[in-house]
Amino acid sequence: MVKVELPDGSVISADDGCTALNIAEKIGPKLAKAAVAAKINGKLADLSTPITSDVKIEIITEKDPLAIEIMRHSCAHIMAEAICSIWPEAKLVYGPIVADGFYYDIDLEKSITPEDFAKIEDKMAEIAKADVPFKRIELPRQQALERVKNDKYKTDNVNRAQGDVMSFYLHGDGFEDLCRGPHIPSTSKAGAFKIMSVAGAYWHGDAKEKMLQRVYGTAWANKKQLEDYLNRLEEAKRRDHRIIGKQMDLFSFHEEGPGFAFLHPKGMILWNSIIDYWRQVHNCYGYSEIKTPIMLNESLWHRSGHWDNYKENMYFTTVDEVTYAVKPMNCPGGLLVYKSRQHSYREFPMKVAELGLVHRYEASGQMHGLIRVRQFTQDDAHIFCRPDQIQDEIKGVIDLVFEIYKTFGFNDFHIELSTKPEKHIGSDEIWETATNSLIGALDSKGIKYQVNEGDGAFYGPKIDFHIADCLQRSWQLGTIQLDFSMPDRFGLVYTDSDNTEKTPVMIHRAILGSLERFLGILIEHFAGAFPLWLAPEQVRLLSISEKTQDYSNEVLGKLKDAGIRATIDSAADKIGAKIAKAHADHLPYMLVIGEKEQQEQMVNVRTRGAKDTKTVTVDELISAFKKKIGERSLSLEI
RNA sequence: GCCAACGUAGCUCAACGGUAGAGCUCUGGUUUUGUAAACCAGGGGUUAUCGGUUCGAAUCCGAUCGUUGGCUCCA
Repeated sequence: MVKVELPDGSVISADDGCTALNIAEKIGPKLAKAAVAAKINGKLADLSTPITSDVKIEIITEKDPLAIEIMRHSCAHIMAEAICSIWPEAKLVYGPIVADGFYYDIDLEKSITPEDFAKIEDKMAEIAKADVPFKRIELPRQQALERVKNDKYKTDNVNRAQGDVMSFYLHGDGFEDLCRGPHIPSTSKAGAFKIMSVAGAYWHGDAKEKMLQRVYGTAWANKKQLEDYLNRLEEAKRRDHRIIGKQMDLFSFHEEGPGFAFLHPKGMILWNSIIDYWRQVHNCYGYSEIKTPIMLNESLWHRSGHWDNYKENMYFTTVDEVTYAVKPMNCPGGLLVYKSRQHSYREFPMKVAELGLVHRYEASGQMHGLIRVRQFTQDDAHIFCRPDQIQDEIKGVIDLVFEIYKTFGFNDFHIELSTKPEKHIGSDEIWETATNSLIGALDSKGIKYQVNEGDGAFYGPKIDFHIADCLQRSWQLGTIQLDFSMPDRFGLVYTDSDNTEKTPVMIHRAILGSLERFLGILIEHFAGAFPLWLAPEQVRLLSISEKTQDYSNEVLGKLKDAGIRATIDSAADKIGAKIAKAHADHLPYMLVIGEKEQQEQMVNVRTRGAKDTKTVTVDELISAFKKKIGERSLSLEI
């Protein structure tokens, strides 16, 4: 007999060698039915795991968040079995879970296409219905290698796996797969699943290796949850900045310039509103602003190291036998400005900003709406300072990042620290000092961050600020990069208090990152329903009939004189149609104007998202609008 | 760049080897309207481009360009 301690602290005794499932059955038949896996001494395990000593046990049921992960993982196996039964020559590589689902990498000559999904799903349903148990067998490493010797992928997986014991899972018609587990007890517990997509993926994530087929699926505890998820995906697609950009006439792309955004008048209003705010807040933080050319002599880029590290991604042009590089970064130009005169330590920290237009040749498959483009504007700045000023300056930039993101209502971003990459300039000592400065600044502010080893820029480590788009893909916005190398390469100096010349430290930083990307993220963040200060069209006047056209125009004139972006819908539509159209265009405010309003010299205000309307005078409205715009309020309530 | 899919009117889509259509938008007209879409008519397409197969191609095949989803990359 063994003693089994349950989560509530109670202890039951059970037969030596009984399974976790037996324990669940002992506790109650309902629990046994809902059980998916078990936690034995805090470690996830199959329900079929035999209990041979005194343990603490916790039964994982369908309600536990861990259960869905196990179900998804098991779904990957069931999908693998389905694919192998349809195409027996398929070789399985690796099948983990991801957010909301799972995938399996498969080596198969035949291309799996979306037309095959139904066939795979049908087969999976068949396997699930058959209610076949997942059986675990454990083998020592050597025997495991022997078992998979004809399969180069599984052999590779064994070689990469840790530990001396390898486990295999068997289910269905002779199907087995090397896998750490745990799994659901039987295929019938797989939940509700759906094949979502198929894409190429390099083996080991290495572009030099073979391209495998990665089949993605999603799985949920039940049909309802699956449907909710699919609905959420549809909803998310409606937030897509590419779709909203078209609907709201903000920007466009053309074959004549792939990766080069064309901003339309309404897009420019957003752009300029962002920049106006940006300039104001940078001014408060003590930044000055410069502008440097977008094309500079190639030799400059040799000196900066960009040519060595990134020439494949740079644009070049030759005129009069002189080769110019279109700038991929603003820093070398900024360094020339620095060098144009002498500098004293008294000027430090010297914060020089530049809204710099840069071009980077991105491979065709990388482009994505405004978010990944070949031409973009960086809200760049370079801070020149003494080594002892580094931490304070980095902290200052972090403060600025938080302040700006807050203004736009971005709360859901995460922070990453990237360290020395293989391709780098500068000594190890310099890298260590620089990295520690960044860590020191983050820690002193109590900020949580993730470390990306080897992901830094070639000239220094960096802190990045990431945010997710409508499909939960994470993108970098802001970045803070410490650079001890570039000032040295360019021979930058300042005169210190002891009257000697020293090399300054340089901090590269961007807050919005790429203005194009920021605009894309901003559109998705608000789903096109912008706060008043950003809205390209702030208020639309809807006249009930032609009878009140003159009064409507008078109101329009007053709003425009007050600097409000107002338009008028004087079409021969009924008021309901005008309201519907204004809603579709995400108007913050609509003013309904009819004979009643004309008589009272008022306007009837409909606020986006509010049910009730309000009748106010135009002057009241204007002062309310001005207040909201001045405060950059995110709320429309007046 | 790699794997796969897609490209039809300004937008969203239909037609899937046999005369390119609808809704919205746009233009003209009727209606003069009271809070989420009145009615009638009209305009608008060398079906991304180029080549091939066929009596006949939006439809089948190939190439190119672009887009989408992943992979790789992202100074």
